[in-house]
Amino acid sequence: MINDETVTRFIKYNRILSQLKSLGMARVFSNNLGDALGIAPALVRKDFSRFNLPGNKRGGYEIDTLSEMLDELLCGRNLENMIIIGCGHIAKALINHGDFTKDGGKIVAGFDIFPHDEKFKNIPIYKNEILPTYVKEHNIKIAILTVPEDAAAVMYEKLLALDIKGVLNFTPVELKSCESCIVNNVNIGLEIKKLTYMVKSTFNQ
Amino acid sequence: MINDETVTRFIKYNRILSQLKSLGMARVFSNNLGDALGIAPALVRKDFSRFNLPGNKRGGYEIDTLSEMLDELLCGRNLENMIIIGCGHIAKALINHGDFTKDGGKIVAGFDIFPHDEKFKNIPIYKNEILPTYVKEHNIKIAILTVPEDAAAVMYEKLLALDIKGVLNFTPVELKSCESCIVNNVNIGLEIKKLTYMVKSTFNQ
DNA sequence: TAGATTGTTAATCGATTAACAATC
DNA sequence: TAGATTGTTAATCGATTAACAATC
Repeated sequence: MINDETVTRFIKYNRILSQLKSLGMARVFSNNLGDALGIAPALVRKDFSRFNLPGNKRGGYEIDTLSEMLDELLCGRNLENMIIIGCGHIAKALINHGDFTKDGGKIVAGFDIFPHDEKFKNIPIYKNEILPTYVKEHNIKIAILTVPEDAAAVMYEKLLALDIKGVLNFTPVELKSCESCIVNNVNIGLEIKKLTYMVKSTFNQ
Repeated sequence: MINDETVTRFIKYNRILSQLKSLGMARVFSNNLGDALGIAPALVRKDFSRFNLPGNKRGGYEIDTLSEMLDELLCGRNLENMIIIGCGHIAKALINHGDFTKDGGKIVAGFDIFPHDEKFKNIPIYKNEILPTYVKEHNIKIAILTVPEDAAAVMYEKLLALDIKGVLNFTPVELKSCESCIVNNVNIGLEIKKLTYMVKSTFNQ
């Protein structure tokens, strides 16, 4: 099994490789990648050897093949269709800013208790009542949750009932993964508090 | 020194305590908090004993005093003034949704290369030219960075020059903390990719 | 060949957990 | 007193790093 930290590193390796490729580079060494990620070169080699990503004892790693193998390891580059629930500002930011979903998924529809518009940037926004039929008809497996705090738990239950397999949760409510569904909590309030603490404790007196 | 994971736990302890308090509870046991955070009760006790947060051998921890001591440990509840740079949808989400900054800070101004409005929800939006004077006059120490990807690095340099001490970075560019400034990277694209990987690798065949 | 880098084993490190005496 | 929970020490666990033989 592969843990969260390790997945994060592999995604970062792959992004660095894309950048190096676009600069015209062909090979890379473990210490280059270590520098880029701020980790020891030994960890890079350990990561790669764990999944038999091959290097050359003198010439390092070939970027093209490494990148292809990483893609495969990370379950390919084809974008998963996603829906977003609660069409406020965060939802609009995610829809508007294609970079966020670039290599992870594609937002194909939004849902809201009271949609202000029929579309936003060519993405249709439906009423919540449509959710069950839409999810079934389009075989949606992943939802982004950007509803207000008090709607979070109830909506999560609904998503579980619809057999949703993954939730990216932006509400401050900490949702727990279960047997049938993986939750990734992005708690922005927590990140702000964490930063203010770190700054105060580091720089105040 | 206290690491990121530990800070996160302490913030979560404190939030749980607030909720318990609002339910009228007076005392709590290490196993209650462990359950709430999904960790072993021993870790809760270890965390608390590390900072001499006192419990009672039979009656657990007194919520009021524990909460006060945690507040102090986390550098108080008074909100740090923050600015937000790049006033697109994410910025509006953060400004609009006071919950995000609730116990961490208060957004007092926004900046943009070309502000669409003078204000958003009572927060003034200034042109980027005003940034240096504003930061100095209002003694701003923390900035939230929500500019487009290609502006990220340059803006970070400017912030360092203005002696900003903390940056919450929402751009996909991974900024590195330095001697004079702590960066907290919130990479939403990475979180999406991570979730799709976890879902695919867990549930596909 | 000489030099540099991988792949891997062993050592280190730190965080979490188990266990239990102390004690309320 | 009997029972339950803390506070702390020792054990465990896993992740990272150091080191180095293999080899390109």
